[in-house]
Amino acid sequence: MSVRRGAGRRPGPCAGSLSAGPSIRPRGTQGRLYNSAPRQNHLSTMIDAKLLRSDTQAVADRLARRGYVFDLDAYRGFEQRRKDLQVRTEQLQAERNAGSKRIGQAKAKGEDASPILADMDRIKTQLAENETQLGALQAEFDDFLARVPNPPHASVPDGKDEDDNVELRRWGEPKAIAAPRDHADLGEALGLMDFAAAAKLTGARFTLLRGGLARLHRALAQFMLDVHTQEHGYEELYVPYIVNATSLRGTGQLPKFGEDLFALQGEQDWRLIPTAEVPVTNLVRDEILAASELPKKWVAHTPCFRSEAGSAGRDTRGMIRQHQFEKVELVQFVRPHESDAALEELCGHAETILQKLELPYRKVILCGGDLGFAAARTYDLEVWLPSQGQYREISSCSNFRDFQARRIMARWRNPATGKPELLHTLNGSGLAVGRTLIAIMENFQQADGSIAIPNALRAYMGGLSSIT
RNA sequence: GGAGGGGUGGCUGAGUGGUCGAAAGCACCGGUCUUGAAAACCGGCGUGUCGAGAGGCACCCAGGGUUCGAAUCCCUGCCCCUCCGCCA
Repeated sequence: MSVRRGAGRRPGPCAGSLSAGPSIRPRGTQGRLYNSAPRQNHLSTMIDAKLLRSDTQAVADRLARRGYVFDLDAYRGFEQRRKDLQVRTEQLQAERNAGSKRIGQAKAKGEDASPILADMDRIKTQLAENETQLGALQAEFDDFLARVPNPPHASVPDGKDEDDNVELRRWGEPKAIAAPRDHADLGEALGLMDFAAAAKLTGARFTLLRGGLARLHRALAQFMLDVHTQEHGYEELYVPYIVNATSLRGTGQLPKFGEDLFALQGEQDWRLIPTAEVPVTNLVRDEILAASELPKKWVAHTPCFRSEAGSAGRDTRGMIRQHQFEKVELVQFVRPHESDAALEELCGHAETILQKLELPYRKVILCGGDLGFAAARTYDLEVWLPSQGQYREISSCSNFRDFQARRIMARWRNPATGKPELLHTLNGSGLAVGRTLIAIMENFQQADGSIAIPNALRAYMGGLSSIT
């Protein structure tokens, strides 16, 4: 079995948007899950249980495309046992309810209710036993289902890992730079990027920026926000950077990827956000949006905190992989039939930033095997880094279809049916700010070690044309 | 941090042990009336799940408990509000 997930797969600045792990059921719901009231189980199952029941083999076939072996026998066994137990339990509940009603009526008339009470005793015992069994079975079943990833979209290419991703196109021509220096080298030489200082203050994987680079970093975030709000129609959000466990479970960071998160000490089970996806997506948790509000397009600029637990030794130089970085995140909630188009649009919004900044990049579609747990389809945008002579991930844009929405019960009222129906969710980085800074430094480096400022950014830099 | 008050359907808001999935009003949908609209009147109107259907089951912040039976009683947690204190 190879369940590959975003956060585990590539803990880059954008991978959080792909992450969503299998979930154990929420704490404290044991024994009450035989029914399906939304508040009681919506944080466990992500796969469409109905579709799975009606078209088991087809779902299994689709899952195989991402390298996930769906255990048909185990599934069918669970279904059979669950159904039997549930029917019996509900029959007993019906008996109990009817009996209780008769007792009430008898007492109201002043009759003797003791014959009925004796019978109730039997029912009560049997029912308790059935409920316990059903609760345990449901818990096991939910855990099984929660580990099933999102079936890939039909357009996703076959493949088992990163090497099988398909490049869709390239934009921009990498400049010929003789003996390109990397951003750490450039930044330190300018005296504006200080890893030693950050290490003194905190430790490894932090960066301190000064003067022009600190300003450029700020300018980038402002620029991205302005483009997305003014040209792409997103509403800007300011959100908490600390979230509770329920929110993290909603987007799938918990319980599977808990070690990638920084937890706060104290009485509350609070963590620092690994991506704005967590607060923004959870905003719609348990909500029913009006059709007139759709599509919902939100952009948020936040710091992101990641422990990078599984990445020891990877990208240790420079500020490619940090415990703290900033990101401008795009999130959309859309009507189901609009989500395919929305992914193209959202990815285009991220591309616009790269184009305006004149940064050469390529667009890649992830193959089935490289897809994050919750994603049905993902495009990665990779920016050219001259010092590495290769393209590196700077944005990851995914369509989750109804997978995340089911987990957080994000719905809309469909006027055609009058009923609440699941939304489709999408998100993507637009862009990772730290990596954009790096890309600008490396692509715009001058022979004398200074950094030219891309035209689009100069207004945000007080007219400055270069950092020296 | 101290004291008190609350969490019920899209909204307001009744309901303190039984026939309550839950009064009433508003909103919304359909109809009658009207040249049209409004008003008025009639009807409908939560979610999930199982079932071919009839209908069953579950859900009144969450979890646990008492009871033949819990929106209602008890315990725990979370959240909100008011006053005092502190504070950017």
